[in-house]
Amino acid sequence: MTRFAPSPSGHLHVGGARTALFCWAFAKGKGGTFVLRIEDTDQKRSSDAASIGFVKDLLWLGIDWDEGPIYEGCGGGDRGPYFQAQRLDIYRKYFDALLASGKAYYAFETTEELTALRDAAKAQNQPFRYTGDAARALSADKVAEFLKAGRPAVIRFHTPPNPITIRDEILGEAIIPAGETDDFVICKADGFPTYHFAVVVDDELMGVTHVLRAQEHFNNTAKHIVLQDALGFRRPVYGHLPLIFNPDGSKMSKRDKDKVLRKAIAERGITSPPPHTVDPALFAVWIKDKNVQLEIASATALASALGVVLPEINVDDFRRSGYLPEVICNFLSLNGWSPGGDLEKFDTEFLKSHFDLQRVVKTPAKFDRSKLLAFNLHALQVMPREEFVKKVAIHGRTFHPDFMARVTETQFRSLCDASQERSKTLDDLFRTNGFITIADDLLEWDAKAVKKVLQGTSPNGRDHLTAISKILAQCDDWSVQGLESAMKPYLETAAGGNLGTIAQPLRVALCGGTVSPPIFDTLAILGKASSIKRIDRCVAAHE
RNA sequence: GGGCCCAUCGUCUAGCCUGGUCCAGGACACCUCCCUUUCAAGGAGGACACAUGGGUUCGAAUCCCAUUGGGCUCACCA
Repeated sequence: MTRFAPSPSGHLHVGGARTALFCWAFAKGKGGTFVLRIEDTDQKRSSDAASIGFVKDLLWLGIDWDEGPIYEGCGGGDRGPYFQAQRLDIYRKYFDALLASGKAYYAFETTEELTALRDAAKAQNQPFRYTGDAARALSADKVAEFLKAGRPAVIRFHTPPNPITIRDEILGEAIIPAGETDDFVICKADGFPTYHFAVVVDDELMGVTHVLRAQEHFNNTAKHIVLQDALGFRRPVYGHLPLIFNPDGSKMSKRDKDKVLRKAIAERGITSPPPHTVDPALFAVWIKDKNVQLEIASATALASALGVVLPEINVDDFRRSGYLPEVICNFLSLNGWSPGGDLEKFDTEFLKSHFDLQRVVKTPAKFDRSKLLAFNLHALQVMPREEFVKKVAIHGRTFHPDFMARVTETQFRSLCDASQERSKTLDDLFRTNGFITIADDLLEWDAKAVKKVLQGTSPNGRDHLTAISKILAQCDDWSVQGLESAMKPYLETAAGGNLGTIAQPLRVALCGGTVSPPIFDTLAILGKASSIKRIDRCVAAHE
C-alpha cells in the first residue's frame, strides 16, 4: 500500500507527477493499493473541490487511485475521509493521548517571539532549536489558566534526546544526531495538525506500508519516526526520490513562467502591458513584486503578445504543448529510475511490472526538454496514421478550436498526412500551418522572402508564378500525385528539373513565407480555388 | 553556519553491491558529411565523462579515507 499525498493545488507539476507515478507503479506492480490523500491542513490554502484540479492531470497520465477522493470512477475506500481537514476529530484523540502521557505539551510563545529567537540564532550563524524548557516548566494549573483565557497555544512534541536512525530503501541508513530534531509543533494554534502529525497518523490508520516521496522530505522522516514510536505505530518502509531540477540546476518552480515574462519585459523596456493581456493595475503590482504570480490565462496572453514561450512546468502545460501522456510517463520514469541496460523506451505496463526501489538513482536529475521532445517525436512517428489523425483532432478541438473550425475535414486529413513525420508534438501542426486559416485576400508576404525568391533577374519567381497559375488552372486532378504530374513538364523545361526553383516562389505566394509542408501537399491542402487565387494575388501585388 | 545526503560524457543514465570481460555502454543534445522541395524528418560518421588526492590490491569507475563540489533541511508550508 502506497500513497500520494499532495497539498491541494489546481495543477500537478512534473515532480509531483513523477512521485505519483512511482508510487502508483510500485503499488500496482506488487498487487498493492494506491491511495490518494489530500494534505490540506493549511487553512491559508483553499481546499474546495476546484482546488484539487490536479486529479484530472493524474488521470490524463493514466494514474488512477484505488482509495481517495471520488472522481471519475476513482477513489472511495473505507479508511477515509481522504481530506485531512475532515479528520480533525481523529487527530484530536491522539493529541490528547500524547498530552496525557506527557509526550507532548502546550506552548504559548507567539510567532513574533519565535521569529526573534530564530533571527538571533541566525545572526550568530547558529541553528535554532526550540528547547521548550520554559513551556514545560509551566504548571498544569498555569496551562489550564492560559488555555481558559484563550491564549493562542500550540501543542509541541517532546522529542526524546536520542539519535534517530532512518532506514531508507534508496539512500540507505542515516543517523540523525540527538538534539538535531527539536520539540516541533504537532498542533497549530488553529487546532489543525501540522503536516508531520497528520502524515504519521494517517499513514498508520490508512495502512500505508511504503512511503515514497521526494528527497526534500528526508530530514522530516526523523520527526515522523519519533512520533510513530511515541504513538506505538509501526514504521512504514521509506524511499526518498531524487529531486527534479531545471537544466540550469535551479529548482523547477511555478514562478519560472513569471521569471521568463519579467525578463522579456525588462529586455524590451516595456512599462505597460500590451493591450488585452493583463490588467494595468495588476501588471504594475506584478512587475514590482517578484512573489506575485500571474494567472495562467494572463501569463499565456502576455507571453503570446511578447512572442515568448513559457516553460512547461505543470503536467497540463505539457498537454497543451502536445506531448503524449505515455511519453511523459516514460520520460519522467527515466528521471530517477532506469530499468538497467540500454532500454529506455517503455510503457507504464512495463514500469508497473519492473519498477523497484533498488534501481532508483540517488542523484537529482535535470529535466531535459529536448530529450523529451525527441521521445515524443519518435512516439508520433511510429503511431498508425489513423491514431495520429484522431489525437491531433482531439488536441485541436481542445486547444485550437478556431483552427479546427476553419479547416474542412479533407484539408485537415491532408494536413495530417503531410505533418506526421515532421511533428514533434501534437501542437506543431497548428503552430506551423497558420496560413490555412487566413483568408486568401488577407495573406501577407514576408518581405525578406519576397526579395529572395520572387524578385531578381528574369525569369524570376514571379515570372514562374505567372506561368504556373495557368498550368494549375488546367489541372483537374488536385491530388499530390496529380499536381506533381501536371507540373512536371514545366518543371523540366523552365526550371531544369530543379523543384526548388518553383517551390519556393509558390510557398511564398501560398503561405506568405518560405516554410510549409512539401509544396504539392501545400497546394493539395489549400485546394484549387484558393491556391490559384493566392498565386494570382501575389503576382499582382509584386509588379 | 549546523545536520543529513550525493558525486560516470553538456544532459538523462548503464556499469559499482559480487574489483579484472570498461583505454567505460546507450540515449538526447552537439559537430561533420549525405539525402533534399523550404522547415523538419531520415541516413552515415565524429567529438565528449569515471571530481581531486591518498590508500587497499597483482589489478579500482567499482572497496576505504580525506579534500573539493553540489543538493536537501533547519516554519504554527507541505
